[in-house]
Amino acid sequence: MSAMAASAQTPAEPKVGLRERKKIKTRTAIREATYRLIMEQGYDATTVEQIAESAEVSPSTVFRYFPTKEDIVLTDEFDPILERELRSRPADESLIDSLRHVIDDSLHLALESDDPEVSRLRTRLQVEVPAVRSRMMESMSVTGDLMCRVIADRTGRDAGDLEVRVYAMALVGAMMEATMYWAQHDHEGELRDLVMRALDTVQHGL
Amino acid sequence: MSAMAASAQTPAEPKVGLRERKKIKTRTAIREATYRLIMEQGYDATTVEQIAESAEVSPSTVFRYFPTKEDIVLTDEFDPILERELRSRPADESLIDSLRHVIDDSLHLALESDDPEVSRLRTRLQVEVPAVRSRMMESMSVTGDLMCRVIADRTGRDAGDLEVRVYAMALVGAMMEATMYWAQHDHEGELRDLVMRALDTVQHGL
DNA sequence: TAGGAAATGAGAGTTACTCTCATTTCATGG
DNA sequence: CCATGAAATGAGAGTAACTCTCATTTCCTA
Repeated sequence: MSAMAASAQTPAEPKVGLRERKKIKTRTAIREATYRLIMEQGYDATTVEQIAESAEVSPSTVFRYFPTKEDIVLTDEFDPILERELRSRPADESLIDSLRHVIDDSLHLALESDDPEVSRLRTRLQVEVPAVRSRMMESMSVTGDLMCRVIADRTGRDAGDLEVRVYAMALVGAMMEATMYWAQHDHEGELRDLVMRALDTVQHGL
Repeated sequence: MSAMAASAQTPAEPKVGLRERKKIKTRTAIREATYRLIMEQGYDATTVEQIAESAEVSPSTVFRYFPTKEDIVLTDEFDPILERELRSRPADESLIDSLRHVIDDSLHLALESDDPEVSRLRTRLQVEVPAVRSRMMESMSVTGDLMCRVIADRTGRDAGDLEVRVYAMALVGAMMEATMYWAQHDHEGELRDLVMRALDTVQHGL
């Protein structure tokens, strides 16, 4: 989930032809160009045209790889990891405990898979740039859906139940708030600890 | 909070000169034109130019009144009501109980202040149109800030505390989920009841 | 190595939004 | 009641993020 400053690395190997390798290269080239330009000039001042030029592709191609400019910064692939890890936990464990374990085990995957500076840039943009923030919140609802499915499978409830959705939203929202808090406080301390505190709050209230 | 399909009526009386009255008129003219066109053609097919023409103003004026197209649909003034009502509750009441009372007392204000069809259209757009949804989520964080301030005043904690923010986000998110659930289920039943169930979930978990 | 599919590039078009400047419309003090 | 200033509007040009289409290149595979 992008809400967690997750990795921006590219998916995995469907078929390792030249074609696929090139696509991955292009993808990361675009992303790296974007990060570089944004660090130099800021988000708004960086146009897709510049990104394209710097990544040595055409603007058309940029939009083929990423539906929107915000997505270049935000797209992450932590959701599948999250889902896999959650499902690998014992089914009788409470979801929130599972989450704690997964965060404990896998958060570093998300954070370390690319330059730490990039993680920090991304979380900062999530806080500072409205367009990025709203896109992130969009993606929050995707992660929320994921969470709903996990809950549904575990409890036998319907994934569309209001209660299920509210609970999922609370969990995902908590993780997102922890991430934003981290960014707002100059990334001091461990994100993991903040997430734990956030989850505690969901569980026990204030 | 727009998350609750709140009223789209215009603020209040700063100075009732001709000028102010005209401004209010223009504002609602734009909004009504927008609703009309969207009902006829859908959101995406409706351009700001059409809205301007239909409201008999220039496109420039539309943007003077609303920063973005989504805002024409979303802007609401329930936040101040919410804050006022929350603060009028006894300070030793738990926030969630206060919220229950306020919803009970004031939700109808938000829903009935305009054509019920408009309320329904608005909530539907929040679910269906990505741009509107993300704008709504943006406004969710504004309402969240409001909630943080209320919590801070009541408990003496800092409004920026992670725990406070997480809790506020859970409450606001719960109300929003209730609203979306309502829209997704063709506005059957009472929104109020859904909100109550959502708040219960925040309080007691699943 | 030829044929087909996938990826790319080029370019035109749409639309939301911004800025500037001239014009109109209202408020108000003399 | 009108003149002066301020606020609101309109007109128009400009930007940039997308979208679509079509021709071309690049790779895969039989």
